[in-house]
Amino acid sequence: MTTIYIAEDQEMLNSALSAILELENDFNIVGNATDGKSALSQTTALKPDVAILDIEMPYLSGLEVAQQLRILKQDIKIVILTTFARKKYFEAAVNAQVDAYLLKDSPTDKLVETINKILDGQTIYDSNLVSSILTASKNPLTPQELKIMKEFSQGKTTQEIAESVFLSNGTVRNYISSILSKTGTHSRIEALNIAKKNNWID
Amino acid sequence: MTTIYIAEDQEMLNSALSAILELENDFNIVGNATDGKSALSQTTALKPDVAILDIEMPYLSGLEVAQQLRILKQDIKIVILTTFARKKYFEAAVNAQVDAYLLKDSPTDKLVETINKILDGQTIYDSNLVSSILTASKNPLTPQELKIMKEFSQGKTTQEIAESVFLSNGTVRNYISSILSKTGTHSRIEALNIAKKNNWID
DNA sequence: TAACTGATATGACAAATGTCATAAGAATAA
DNA sequence: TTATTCTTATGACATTTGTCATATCAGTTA
Repeated sequence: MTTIYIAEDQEMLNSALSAILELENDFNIVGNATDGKSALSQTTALKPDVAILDIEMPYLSGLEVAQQLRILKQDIKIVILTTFARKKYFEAAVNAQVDAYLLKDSPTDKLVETINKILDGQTIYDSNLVSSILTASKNPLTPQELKIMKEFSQGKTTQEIAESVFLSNGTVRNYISSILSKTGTHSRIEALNIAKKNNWID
Repeated sequence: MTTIYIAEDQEMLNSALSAILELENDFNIVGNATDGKSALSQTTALKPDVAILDIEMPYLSGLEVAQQLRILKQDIKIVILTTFARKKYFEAAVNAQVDAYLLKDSPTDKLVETINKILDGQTIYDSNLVSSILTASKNPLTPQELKIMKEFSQGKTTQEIAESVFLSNGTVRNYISSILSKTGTHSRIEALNIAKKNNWID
């Protein structure tokens, strides 16, 4: 019998998954949460064989929960289950040595199958995810430019950005000018729209 | 026996709901789709008793599907199932005379319960939704201001907006100035951030 | 009716934004 | 070693943006 813990903040999916996995003869749902903090404390207490973790949850993200569980060296298989095919998320998941990374854009059969495979020692990364990351138009912005973009995405003015990143006003304007040119735009808002569409920023 | 059709673009939830509702003795899932267009053509063909419609789907939104079904005067109970507690969506749903509006932030039990109630002739609006709409800080922008805001959210410049809405450049600037003052901000980006947080725009 | 709000407009002004040329040091790649 | 890229910076310039005062006209509300 395999014990499973589910952390998913969307109630509908959370309860639906619990019900479905319970139907499998060899699975037993031992608990579930809708936020990361409860998920972490309960998985450490209940020690299930498998934890299914959503990424975007209140208090602690599923990725942070996974990291903690690895730091605690708990013997647990981790499945990250998310809507987002974001490179950043995927990289963090790989670093946390999760056993599977699955998109919610897969049917439940796939989840069951995945759980069985990771119990077998395999590591499963959603193939749609991997290909979508590879085909994603890659970010042409330098780290510094990205940093500046995140600043102005909050609505900060050039001067505020300059102060917050310890650069001169002119340098910040140069970076922005470069961002605009790389995105083929002529204003911060347009640049932000492009960056969001391409998942360069949230 | 009640026949049910499910339209939900997130595969995981779609298949999970199908499986769960199938478990109920008196429910029979007769079809499901992950986009609005198939949902509309199949519900008109299969004539299920109940259609569960997600809002945000490719090609046609669940709300549009609901509208069409009402125009066609098909005898069908409609449940809108969505993540979003947006006033606009809710109003559109009420106008389309849907039988229930449920948030994905409710457990599956609630869905089953809701389906049974609407089959009984009741109309069910998620109580969390209704209260969240009532408490939502209401939009202080006039229709015209909102229109202008949508324009600049696309990154348009004052001049472009002026041309697209047939106003003078100065008038557009006045509107924007008024928007900034109402949102307590000093730049378009800040104003957009506030508006998004409060769901005044998408 | 009087007061208010909304839509529209102009003109003037200060501040912010975006563009360019130019430069220099550091790091990295060829 | 040379070429390229990244980070940082300045100065100058044109344009855009945001603010204010002011005004007219049409509705709506008190």
